[in-house]
Amino acid sequence: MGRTTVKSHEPRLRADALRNRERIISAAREMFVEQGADVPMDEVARRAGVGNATLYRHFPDRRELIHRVALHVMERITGQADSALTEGADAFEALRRFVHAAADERIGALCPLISQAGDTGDHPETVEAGERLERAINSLMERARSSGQLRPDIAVGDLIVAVTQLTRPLPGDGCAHFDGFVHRHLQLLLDGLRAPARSELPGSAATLEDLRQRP
Amino acid sequence: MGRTTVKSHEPRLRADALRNRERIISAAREMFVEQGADVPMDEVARRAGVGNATLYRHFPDRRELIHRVALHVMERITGQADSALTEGADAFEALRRFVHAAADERIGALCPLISQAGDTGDHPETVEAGERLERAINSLMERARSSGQLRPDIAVGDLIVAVTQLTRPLPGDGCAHFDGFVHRHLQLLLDGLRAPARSELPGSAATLEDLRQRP
Amino acid sequence: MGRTTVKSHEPRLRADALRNRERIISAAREMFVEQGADVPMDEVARRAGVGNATLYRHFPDRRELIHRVALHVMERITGQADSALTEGADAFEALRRFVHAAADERIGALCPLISQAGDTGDHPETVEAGERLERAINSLMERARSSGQLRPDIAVGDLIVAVTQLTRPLPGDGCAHFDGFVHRHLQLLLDGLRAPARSELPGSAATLEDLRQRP
Amino acid sequence: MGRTTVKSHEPRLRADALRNRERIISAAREMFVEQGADVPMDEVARRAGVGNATLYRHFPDRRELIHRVALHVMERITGQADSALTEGADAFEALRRFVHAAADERIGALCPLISQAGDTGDHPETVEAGERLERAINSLMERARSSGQLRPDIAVGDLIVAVTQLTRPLPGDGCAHFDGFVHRHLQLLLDGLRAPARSELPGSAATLEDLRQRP
DNA sequence: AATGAATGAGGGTTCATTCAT
DNA sequence: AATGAATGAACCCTCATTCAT
Repeated sequence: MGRTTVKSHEPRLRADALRNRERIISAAREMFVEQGADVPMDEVARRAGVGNATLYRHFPDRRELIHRVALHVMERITGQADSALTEGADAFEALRRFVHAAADERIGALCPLISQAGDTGDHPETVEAGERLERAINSLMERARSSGQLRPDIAVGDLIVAVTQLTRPLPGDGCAHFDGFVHRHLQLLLDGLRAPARSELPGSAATLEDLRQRP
Repeated sequence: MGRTTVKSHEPRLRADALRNRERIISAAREMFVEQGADVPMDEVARRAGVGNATLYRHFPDRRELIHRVALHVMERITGQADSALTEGADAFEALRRFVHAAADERIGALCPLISQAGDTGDHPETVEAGERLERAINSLMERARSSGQLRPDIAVGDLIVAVTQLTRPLPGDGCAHFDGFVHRHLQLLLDGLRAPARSELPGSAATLEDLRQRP
Repeated sequence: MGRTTVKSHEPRLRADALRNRERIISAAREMFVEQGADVPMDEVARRAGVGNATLYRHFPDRRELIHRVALHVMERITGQADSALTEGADAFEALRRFVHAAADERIGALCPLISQAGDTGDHPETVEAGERLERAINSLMERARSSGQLRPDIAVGDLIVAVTQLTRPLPGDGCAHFDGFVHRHLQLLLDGLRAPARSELPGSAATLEDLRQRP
Repeated sequence: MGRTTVKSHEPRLRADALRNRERIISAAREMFVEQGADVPMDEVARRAGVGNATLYRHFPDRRELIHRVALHVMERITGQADSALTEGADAFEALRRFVHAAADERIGALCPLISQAGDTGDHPETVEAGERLERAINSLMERARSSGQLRPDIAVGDLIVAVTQLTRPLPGDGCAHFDGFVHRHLQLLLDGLRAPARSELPGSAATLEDLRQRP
């Protein structure tokens, strides 16, 4: 119990193949964040230090690459949420830590995933990873909410989207030093999340599921 | 007397040409916000209902188009700031109104400008328009700050970037109903902006000028 | 006898229209020589100081413009040949003068005409002008030949093509100072034309008619 | 020992890639001569029997293609000059052979290079190849000059330009049978080059270097 | 008659993806 | 399994030509 079983029908990769795969995901994550999800595939390959065809062997097309990168990032962020939860700090402090950690984990890289829901967002693996992430964040939020530190009128979807938006890189390669601002803005957001709510919010709280819905 | 004076170096456009020009700017503004500054020019033309070459007649290249759209948006947002200021409401309420109005004016369309500063951001016209915008927002913020409603540790650049980020649509055409959330997030941000500050911000307050700096 | 009658079915042009027409031809002749026959039509119009549509009113398409420029040049060169003939100098000296004069009259502008024979070269007006030119040059050559100064194994076509080639501007805008060499090369050619022939020529003498033949 | 040494910074091309490269150069050489340096790149690719992107893989842009074709032609013509020199025939006869051979090697393809000197003519490789060519031709000319067969008032630049001009095909696809005349005109030129000079030349003798000079 | 504006087609170049080694 | 090479489709931009004023 506890560890999720992994479908084992995928032939075990040779050690070097596995290393290549990881390098590619890593390079892609950085480049998606820095330059957007439309970086030339050849550039990703070059940065990963492999031939372009190797990239395609691992990820048959760009959609698949985006998909895998998103899963990777979701898993890491879920991990961060779990850590924050178990480190037993003050409830809001845990939430705060998580938010900044999510930024550092490049939560912005989820963007293409979310936005191209129809393409990859429906994939069962994604749904599952999303649910795990949602549960983890929910626990964090719930604890903060019940301790009276988090305003009650927001839900997981709000947090994820707002944080994602605030941490998205600007298109183009400008504002490299812009990263410095991100944590300021996150902090402003966090201050806005504290109870008691200082205003009434328009609209209604959103779950991840809501985000995936087609209109 | 009676005739409107026109800067004489710009020969008056024919009525239809002017209409085309405006349509193009309008289409581009929407599309920059929706899809980023790298939308195919031909698509912009199609959406504006003109031939591609007409677009190029009005804006010799993409840089110029971005430039003009940004100027247009800056002017409109400056106008909104001025209105909010003169409508004499409560100081923070004025700021609040402005922020939501800026979202509706597609402040996100400034994004390509900011991010490609080196290309168009240095243009004197842009700098000037930026300064006007900055002054207008500054007045709004200053009033709110001195009335003790706005936390003192943020500057114009913070506001502009945070609002821009929060209002950017996700890439792709997903989440059409996502717009509904934007005003929620803005409101959260505004709550975070209120005095007294609920936490200390990392980094330091940014002016527009800071954003334009190359690292 | 003497003056060729001109077909008068073309409505007399208004004075300003005539001036425009002449300006256009003049501009086109220069630009064909300088930049080749594929200069942008709009540039020709600009250089002529008229709107582009005016150019098209006078010359419905590029072919027509080339055609008219060629006729104009042919006439002027025919004039030069006639002058050289009647100025009564030494026979070879007359030929020499003519060759250099033809260069100055931009005989190179005939190039597009010759090379696109199928398009405009068959036009009766062109044929006629070509024949007049040929007759004029022939007289010059004949005189030089019978005075024993010109080698007998060349014909009008040889001269025209060789001179045209030697005076053609290099494509692109390079070698502006290249014009300086042209008269050197023409002179070398002329020295090669003198009797007695210093070698036997391959191939056979060509008339203008031969040039117009399709293979 | 035994293995051919290769400049190691140019990774050896695969056999098929090398064949493609050569086909492209060959096609481009023909087409530059026939249609000028502004032939559509796609046409060059088609004639070479490769996809357009393959062309761009080998030659990143048109400038590079022109550059490489010019180098190729210069080398071949230099070879012809060397052969003519070593074949030990009569000095002027050697020059004569060389001139006709240069025509057959498409010396006209150098034209775009010369004319766009600023773009590619300054490249050290080009300069070097040009100097080798110049030296080779110079040897030929010097031998003919000192044997009293070549007039002394011309230099390498004169010869190259004059021959290039005379061998350029007319633009367009007209006058296919025109090639037949080229060797006539070259022969006329050669007769003009013989000593004793039959007239005084205007201007002054030009080296290749002069041709590269910007005004 | 003259003009500024509009347009579709075409050429240069890049890139995702497939193929051959 | 990994790679360099090849390819067609797409995009930016220009230009000849037509249209509306």
